[in-house]
Amino acid sequence: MTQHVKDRRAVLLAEAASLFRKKGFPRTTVRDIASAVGLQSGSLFHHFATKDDILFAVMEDVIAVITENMLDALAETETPRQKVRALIRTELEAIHGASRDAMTVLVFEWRHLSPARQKEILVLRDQYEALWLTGLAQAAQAGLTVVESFTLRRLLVGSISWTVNWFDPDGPMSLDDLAEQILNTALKT
Amino acid sequence: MTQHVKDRRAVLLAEAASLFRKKGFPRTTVRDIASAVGLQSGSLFHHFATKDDILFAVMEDVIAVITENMLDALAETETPRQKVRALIRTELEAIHGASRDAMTVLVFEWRHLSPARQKEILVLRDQYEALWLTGLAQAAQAGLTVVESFTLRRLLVGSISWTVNWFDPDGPMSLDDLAEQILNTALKT
Amino acid sequence: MTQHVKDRRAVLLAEAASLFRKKGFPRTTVRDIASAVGLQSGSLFHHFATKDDILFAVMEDVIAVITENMLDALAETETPRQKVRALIRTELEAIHGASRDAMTVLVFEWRHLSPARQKEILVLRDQYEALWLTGLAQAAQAGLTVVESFTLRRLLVGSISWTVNWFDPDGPMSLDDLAEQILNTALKT
Amino acid sequence: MTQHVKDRRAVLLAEAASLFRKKGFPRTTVRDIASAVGLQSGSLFHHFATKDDILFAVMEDVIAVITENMLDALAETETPRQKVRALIRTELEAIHGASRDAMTVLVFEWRHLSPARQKEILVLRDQYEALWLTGLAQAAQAGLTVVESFTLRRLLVGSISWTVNWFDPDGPMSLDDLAEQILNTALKT
DNA sequence: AATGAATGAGTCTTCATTCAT
DNA sequence: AATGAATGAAGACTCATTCAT
Repeated sequence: MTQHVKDRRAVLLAEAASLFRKKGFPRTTVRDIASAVGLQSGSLFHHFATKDDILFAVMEDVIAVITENMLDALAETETPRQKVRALIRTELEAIHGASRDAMTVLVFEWRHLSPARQKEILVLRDQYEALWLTGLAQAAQAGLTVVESFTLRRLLVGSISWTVNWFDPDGPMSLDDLAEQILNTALKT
Repeated sequence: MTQHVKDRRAVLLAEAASLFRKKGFPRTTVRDIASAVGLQSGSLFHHFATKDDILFAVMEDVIAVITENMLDALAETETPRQKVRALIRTELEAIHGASRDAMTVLVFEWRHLSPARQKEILVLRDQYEALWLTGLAQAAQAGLTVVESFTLRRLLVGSISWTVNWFDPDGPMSLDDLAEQILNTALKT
Repeated sequence: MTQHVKDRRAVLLAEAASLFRKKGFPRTTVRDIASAVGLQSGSLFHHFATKDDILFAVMEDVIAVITENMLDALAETETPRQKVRALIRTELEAIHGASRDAMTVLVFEWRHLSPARQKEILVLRDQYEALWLTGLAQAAQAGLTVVESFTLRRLLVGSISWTVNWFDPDGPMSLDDLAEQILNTALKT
Repeated sequence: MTQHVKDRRAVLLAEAASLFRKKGFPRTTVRDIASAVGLQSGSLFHHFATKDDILFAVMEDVIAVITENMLDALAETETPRQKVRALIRTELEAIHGASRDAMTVLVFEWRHLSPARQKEILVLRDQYEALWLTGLAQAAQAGLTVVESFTLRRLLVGSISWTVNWFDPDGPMSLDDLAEQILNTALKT
C-alpha cells in the first residue's frame, strides 16, 4: 500500500515535471496533469493542495536526488581535477538522464514558485551549491582554475543548464565528451 | 508627430519587455502593460493586434539592435582574440545595458512566442549567430580555442545569458572584468 | 443520474434556443444562457465547449425531432393530398409547438453557425428535405400541384417559416385552419 | 456639393446594406463599413451619429423607394389579376435588383433596429402594406384569391422574402417566371 | 480516494463611440 | 469633414479550486 502511494506520487510528479518543462508552469493546467495520470481534475487535490505544491514537490525531490548523487560521485574521487569532473559530469547526468524534466524545471521555472516556497528550496540548494564551491575551491588552491571559484560556478550553472536546449545525449557527442569539453573551459589544460 | 508615434511604440515595448522579464510572458497581463504606459487595456490593441505581437516586436527590435551593435564592435577589431572579446563584451553589454529586458526576454521567453513568429525571429537570429560562429572559427584556426566552435558558442550562450540572474553591473566586478573572465574560459590563456 | 444529466442538457438547450430566438445568436451572451439555467457563466463550459457548440446542438436536436415526427405523420397518410397536408401540418406544429424556439433558430440563425458545423447540419437537413421533395413529387405526378416541386418547396419554406412572425396559435385561426390555407396555395383546389 | 454629399451618403448606405446583409447587423462593425467606403472608423460619425442610425437610414430609404416603385407599377395596371401580378413582380424586383441588400436587411435585420426606430419605420411600412392589402382585396372581391387577403399577404411576405436565399436571377428561371409561379400559388388559375 | 459539476475571478480581445488635432 | 488614438464596457473563454456524492 505504501508502495502504491509512493508510486502514484512519483508518477504524478514525473508527469507534472514533464509538462512543466514542455509547456512551462503557467501554461500547464491542473487538468493537463490530472489527465496525464488518468485522473479527473478534482481528484488531484486529494494528493496536492495547490498547483504550487506540485511545483514545490518536483523541485524538492530532485534537489534531494541530485545532492545524494553528487555526494556519491564525489566520494569516489581523489584529485581536485577528478572532483571538478565529477561535479560537471554528475550535474550533466541529472540534466540529461532520468531526472531531466525535474532538473530543467528547477532551473527554468524557479520564478513561478511562490516566494515562501522559494525560501525553503534555497536552503536545500545552498547545501548542494556548497558541494560545488568546495570542489572548485580545492581546484583553485591547486592552481587549476581559470577564473575565481564563485564566478566560475555561476558561469558553469549557465552553460550546463543551457545544454538542455541543444545537447542530444543520443547524438554523436557523448555525455562524457561534453563533460570533458566543459571541463576544458573551467580548468587549465 | 512621427516622433511621437515612434516614442510611444518604443516606450510601450520597453515597458512590455520589463514586465515580461520580471513576471514572464504568461503571467504578464495586457492590463499590466497598458497601465504601465498609462492606457486602458483596450487601447493597447490600437498599437498591437495581439499580445503575441508585442512579444514578437520586443524580440525583433532587440535582435536588430544587437546585430547592429555587434557589427560595429567587430569592425573595430583585428586579431581573433580581439574579435572573441568583442563578441563576449558586446553581448554582455546588451544583456546588462539598455536592452537588458528585451535581451532577457529574447532568451527566456522564447517558448511563449507562437511557432509562426518563432520562425521569423529565427531567420534574424541565424544572422546574428553567424557573426559568432565566424569569429569563433577564426579563433579556432589560430589555435586559440579550448573547445570546438559550435559547442563553444552553445556553452557561451548559456553562461552569458545566465549572468542576468547574478551579475550586478554596479557591483564590485565591472563588466569588462566579467568579459575578461568569460574570455578566459573560452580561449587558451 | 443519467436522467439528471439529460434533463440538464435539455433544459440548457431549451433556454438557449429561446434566447437565440428572442435576441438572435450574436446578441445572446453566454451569461444570458447560464443565468437562465441558474449557472455562473464559466460553468456553462462544463457542458459545451463553445457558444457555437450550443447553437449546433440546438439545431441538431431539433432536426432529428422534426424528421422523426414527419416520418410518423407521413406513415399515417395514403393519398398525395394527405401527404402534402401532413408535410405542411407537421412543419407548422414544429414551428408553433414545443420545438418552436429551436425550429426558428434553425431557420433564422443559420448564418451564425460556423461553416464547418453548417456542413454537418446540412447532411441532416437534406434527409429531411428529401421527405418533402418526395411528397411533392407524388402530388405533382397526380397533377395536383400548382408549381414545379422544387420551386414549390422553396416557396413553402418561406411562407411556413415566416408564420412564426405573425401567427398566434391561441388566436382565432387554428393551426389546422392555417395548414388548410397553405395547402390551398400549394395545390389545386 | 450637394450632389457629392448625397452621393457619399448613398454609397455609404449601399455598402452598409451590403455588409448587414452578408454578415448580419451585429456582426458588422462600424470599422467594416468605414473601410468599405474608404474612411477611418471615427469619420463615420460625422455622417451618422450611431450605428443604429445607419440601419435606420438603410431601411427608411429602401421603404421609400419600394413604395414609390410600387405606386408606379400599380398605376399601369387595370384588372385585379394585373394588380396582384404587379405587387409580386415589383417586390421581387426590389429583392433581386438594385435594392436587394437593403430589402433583405429590412426584412431579416428588423429585430436589431431599436424599438423607437422600429415604430418610425412601421408607419412607412403600413403605408406600403396598404397597397398590398388593397390589391389583394380587389382580387378577393373578384373571386380570384385562394385564401383570405390578410393571411395571403403574410404567406406571400414569407415566400417572396425567402427567395433571396435561393433564387438566382442569372439562373435558368427568369424573374418573370418566378413571379408567375408565385402568382399561381396566390390566385386561382 | 475519486468524481465531475460548479464556482468566480481573471484573461485576451472586440467595438461603438468620443475627441483633440 | 477627416483622422486615429483613446476609452471602457462587454464578450467568449480559462482555470485553480471546492464540494456533495
